[in-house]
Amino acid sequence: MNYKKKKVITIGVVCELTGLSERQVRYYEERQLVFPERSKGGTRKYSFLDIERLMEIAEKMADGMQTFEIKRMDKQRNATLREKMLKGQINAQFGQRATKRP
Amino acid sequence: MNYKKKKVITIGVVCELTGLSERQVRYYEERQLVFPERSKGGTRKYSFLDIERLMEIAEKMADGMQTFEIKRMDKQRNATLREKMLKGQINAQFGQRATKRP
DNA sequence: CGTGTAAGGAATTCTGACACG
DNA sequence: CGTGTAAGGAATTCTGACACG
Repeated sequence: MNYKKKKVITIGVVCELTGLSERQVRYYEERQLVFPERSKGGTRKYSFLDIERLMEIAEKMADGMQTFEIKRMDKQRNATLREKMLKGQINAQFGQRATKRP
Repeated sequence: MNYKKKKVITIGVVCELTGLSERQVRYYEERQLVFPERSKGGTRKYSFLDIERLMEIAEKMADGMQTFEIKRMDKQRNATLREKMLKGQINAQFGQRATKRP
């Protein structure tokens, strides 16, 4: 759908754009911080969103954060987002019913 | 700047997304219809915009158009665009001067 | 823990050419 | 003209391991 989310970029280009080494990029995958797709042959494919993600990670690593901490922060962030979306849905439901009972 | 214009995609992925063969994609480059960048090693890098362009080309080829005709149409289209932009600039100039002489 | 590196192999891409039509 | 293909080589990527700290 969106260009930003399409996994089409090889690791070499990712390294150029992020300034990270291949070793680092693969390690962050091992630590479950990024999730590239694979070609049939097995080469990794990243999206622009993954690249942004990796630059965030690089920044946090530079600040002395450890991979597991970054992952923990992510889980927390996602949980918060889910919560907000849930509340949004509930409000939407109430809104619909209200308008349907004039 | 823009994701759509960044040349980061290898020919293999381009072929998957467009349905074209490598031979076709390279040939359209030879005929000056697309202009990929190159890595230091010499591998071609395409943008999403290039991919859209290639899909347009594929459509025109399927309609029986020849490469030189496609290129000619492009020249014409660009010339028209340049003309419009020029007119736009002229209008902008007049607009500015008009507001500066009350 | 996070990263560099040498090792060997596999996947990917490149060019120039011959073929068909 | 537009495309397929086999050929040989080069660039790119992959994994698992050892090293350092």
